[in-house]
Amino acid sequence: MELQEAKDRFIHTWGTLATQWGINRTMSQIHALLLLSPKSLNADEIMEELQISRGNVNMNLRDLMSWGLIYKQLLPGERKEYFQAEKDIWKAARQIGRERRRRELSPILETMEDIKKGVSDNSPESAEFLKVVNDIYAVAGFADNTLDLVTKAEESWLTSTFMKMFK
Amino acid sequence: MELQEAKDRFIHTWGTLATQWGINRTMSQIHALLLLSPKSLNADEIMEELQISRGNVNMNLRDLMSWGLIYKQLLPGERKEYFQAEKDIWKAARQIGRERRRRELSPILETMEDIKKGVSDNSPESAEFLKVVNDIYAVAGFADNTLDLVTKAEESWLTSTFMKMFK
DNA sequence: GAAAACTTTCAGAATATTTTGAAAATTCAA
DNA sequence: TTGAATTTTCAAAATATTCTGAAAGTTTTC
Repeated sequence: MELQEAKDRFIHTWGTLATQWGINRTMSQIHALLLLSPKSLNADEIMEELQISRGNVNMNLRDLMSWGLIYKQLLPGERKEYFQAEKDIWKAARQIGRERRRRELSPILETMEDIKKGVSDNSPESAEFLKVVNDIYAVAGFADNTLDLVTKAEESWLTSTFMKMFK
Repeated sequence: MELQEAKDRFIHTWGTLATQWGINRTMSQIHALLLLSPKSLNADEIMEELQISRGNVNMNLRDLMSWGLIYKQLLPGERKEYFQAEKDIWKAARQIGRERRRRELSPILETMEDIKKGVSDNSPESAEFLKVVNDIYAVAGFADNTLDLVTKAEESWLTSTFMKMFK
């Protein structure tokens, strides 16, 4: 397998896997491309490489920045904006954890709290319903705490101390 | 807020949140409905309650079963199949962890291994590429191990030991 | 301040996913 | 068996998401 072929396969696979995670294919392909690129790339280069439109590139670059997975870089003497991926994969993973926590877990916690507040009567039916709501609140809270812990930890800690603890 | 209103809100919200997780809205609404229902329900009752077609109900019930989140129940003297949700939310959460591990992390691990094997030459460019692939492999492996650990643990362990450890 | 270089926006087109509903398949009681 | 009850399938329709490309907006240069 040629190196270029392997890279293409990586980018392609990354895009396919991402859709399963509820992440847009193009976004993850751009991410993969930038991960593999030694130098930062501008919009035209990404358009050319992945054969996609300017608007699409722009939108997804913005999205990737909001996830904290890529950075804009202004090269001296260049008008165009260049982009580079966070190359420390552990850092990137922690960033994803942080964002998913904010975007997916926080809303669950908030909604469950709201619903709990709203149900005031204490019939048996309400009690039963509140049990489900409370349980989900507890599970989401656990996941939230765990992710928080892990996203705050350093790679070294994650790979050594943490894993040994549970061996 | 009436109890029924709260329940409806729960089901509706659950459906909306699910789409962010890359999970189909109807699937999670059926799940929510069954979670809240004291008795098991058949396809007709679900159709009626959520105002959706028979085919849709059937498909999503099958999906939920493949996730191990609901069970089919055959009531004596009844022709129709009845469905009930796993009511132990911690068990359900562990089940989701187990499935996501299998469906989302395993493919990443396999693909990265494949790609590693495929790149045989040892040019500097290949080395650089392999570093990215290896790093991703390591992160995915860490996530895989952690999820494995957590999904095998009991609720009591999760809520007590685990959290205290990191306070 | 005008023009060139570049980025952003967004309506419509293309694509992908979900849903429907009716037909086919299956199950079960008699 | 037969046929009524029920479940499953799947092509077409509905809906939702993503992508395009050209126009509008912004920034920089001269």
